[in-house]
Amino acid sequence: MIKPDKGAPGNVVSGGRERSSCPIASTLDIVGDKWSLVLVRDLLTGKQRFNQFCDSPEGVPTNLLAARLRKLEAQGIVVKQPYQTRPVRYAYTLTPAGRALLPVLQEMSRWANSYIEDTWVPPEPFMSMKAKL
Amino acid sequence: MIKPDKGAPGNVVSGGRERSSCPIASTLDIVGDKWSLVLVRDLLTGKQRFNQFCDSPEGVPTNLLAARLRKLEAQGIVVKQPYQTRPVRYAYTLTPAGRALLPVLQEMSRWANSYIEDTWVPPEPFMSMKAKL
DNA sequence: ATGGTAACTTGTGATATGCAAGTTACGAAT
DNA sequence: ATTCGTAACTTGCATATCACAAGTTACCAT
Repeated sequence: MIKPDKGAPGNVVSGGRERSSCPIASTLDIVGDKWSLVLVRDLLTGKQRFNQFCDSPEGVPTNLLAARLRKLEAQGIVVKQPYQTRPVRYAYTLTPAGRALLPVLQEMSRWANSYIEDTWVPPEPFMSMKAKL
Repeated sequence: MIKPDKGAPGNVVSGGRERSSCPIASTLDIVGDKWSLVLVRDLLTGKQRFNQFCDSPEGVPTNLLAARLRKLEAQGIVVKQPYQTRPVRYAYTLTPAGRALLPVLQEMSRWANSYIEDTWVPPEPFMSMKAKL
């Protein structure tokens, strides 16, 4: 028995509970929770390890952090690989699909800086950065 | 007693439960739930009335729809005004801050069309549209 | 009186989130 | 050999949010 091909390599997978095929609703079905895009932000700015994500000012609870990393990995947005053995420790990095979320985060930043008071202006490198796919 | 001015006109207000001043986290604190951006999408594409939002393919529950519209109004993203009396019926429209979310939705659409299979390509007018502020 | 429509509200169970504490596997220090 | 420290989690439990169905209100039309 051959499994049907679930999509081109590089594609992301939602788990079959999509609300519709609308690209906006579909994106939210994948990263539309309270923590996923905060983690993508951290990954885009160089963080790779569990404790580094914990240190971010938003203070994600560790159970949710573990759950989100697992989910993002299952969806093909993040990859987890060991950076040492004895004891095993893992580094998380973005896939091309994950890095491609950068423009979404840049537009959110622009919006927040225009309409929400006292939001930090991201460092210039972040705003001018282009995702390598 | 004079209420302190909570911000420049046109600014959005989050309710004081921000996780941080990061523009990304702050944006998510305001519209980072399962339904808000779907409603903004509908509003950007011309829908104005309660039942029109209900008709969208995602099928938002009516209690959540009412709650989200109330919250978006309180945050300054949506305005509610009666379009008739006897019986009173209301039309919802976006404020400038709400319309300014368009680029975020456009980038989400672009991302979904690239990385999620079988997502609808938005009508060209939506993708080339520029928000009037 | 009966039926229809728009815009909600209410009740209840399911799911997701938040907080604190505990666990595992190791290396290093005493 | 025991204790300490660290990274990366897991578990338990309380609270909050969500989903689904049904009911409500205020009208106009027949």
